Amino acid sequence: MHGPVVAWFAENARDLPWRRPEAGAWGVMVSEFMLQQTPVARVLPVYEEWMRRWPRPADLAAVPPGEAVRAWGRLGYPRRALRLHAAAGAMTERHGGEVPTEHAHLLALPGVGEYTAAAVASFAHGRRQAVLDTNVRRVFARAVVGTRYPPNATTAAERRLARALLPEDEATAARWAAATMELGALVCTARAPRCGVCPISDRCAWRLAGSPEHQGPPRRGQAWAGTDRQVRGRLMAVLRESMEPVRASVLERVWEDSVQRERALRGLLADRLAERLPDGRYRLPGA
DNA sequence: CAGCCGTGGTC
DNA sequence: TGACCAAGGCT
Repeated sequence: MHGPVVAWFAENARDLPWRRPEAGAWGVMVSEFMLQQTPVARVLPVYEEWMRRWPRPADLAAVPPGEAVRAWGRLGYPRRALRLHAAAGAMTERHGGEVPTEHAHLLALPGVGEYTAAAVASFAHGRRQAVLDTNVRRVFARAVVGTRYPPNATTAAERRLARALLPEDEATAARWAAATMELGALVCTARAPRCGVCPISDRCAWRLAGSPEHQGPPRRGQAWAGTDRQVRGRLMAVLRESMEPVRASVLERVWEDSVQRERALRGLLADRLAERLPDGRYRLPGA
């Protein structure tokens, strides 16, 4: 299936800014952090502004972490901004301000897990790495395994399969990684796959099996309303939008339940997403 | 390792 | 309309 998928990618790949040569490895890394659980459309404007302000890791490392959190805006999971800032610091100190090319070195950076390390090595440096994200896992689950969805958590079997399917040639492997991801993002989508335009629909194991529905336990969605996450989000929105430290009384207005509100605020302080000044006011860290 | 961590668009 | 979903990582 490599031929059809790579050929499809050559014709249908989106022209995304982090895929252009001028993005560099740093641009690829920034995009990968932002794209962790956040759709492309929302990332695009934030990415552009981020790269304009901080074109190299050392530029980001030179500003307080709160500036990164503020620039992160409404992308969600603001701890990613903190980790990207910390990763920039680590690269400035330990890697001469450059994005590492070795998977193991990438993996050692804060906020860089198995997927992101492989993605940066492959997309930024052209390395031969099995890149296993939710898109690729879904494509493999359908095309190879014959199920509608992959397992909830990445399994050893999936890693073996991804390595087995990875082309030997380095450049081809990198294209294959990007192509399978793009196929999952544009065609082999979670809810309504567009099998009519899929380059491998004729050999897709899931289709050949009659497109069976999902078996096993339902995929649990994450609760949101009323959770600490919602409270944290509101608190962070206030801190982000204020260029001055805010008084506690301002934060009190975002949530009725004082017990939950205080717990959420303590959580933000513990996570270093917010800090309390000696005068009792709160702000983004160092900003 | 199951649970936690934001936000907004979609069907 | 609300559940699902979007290029995960960390504990």
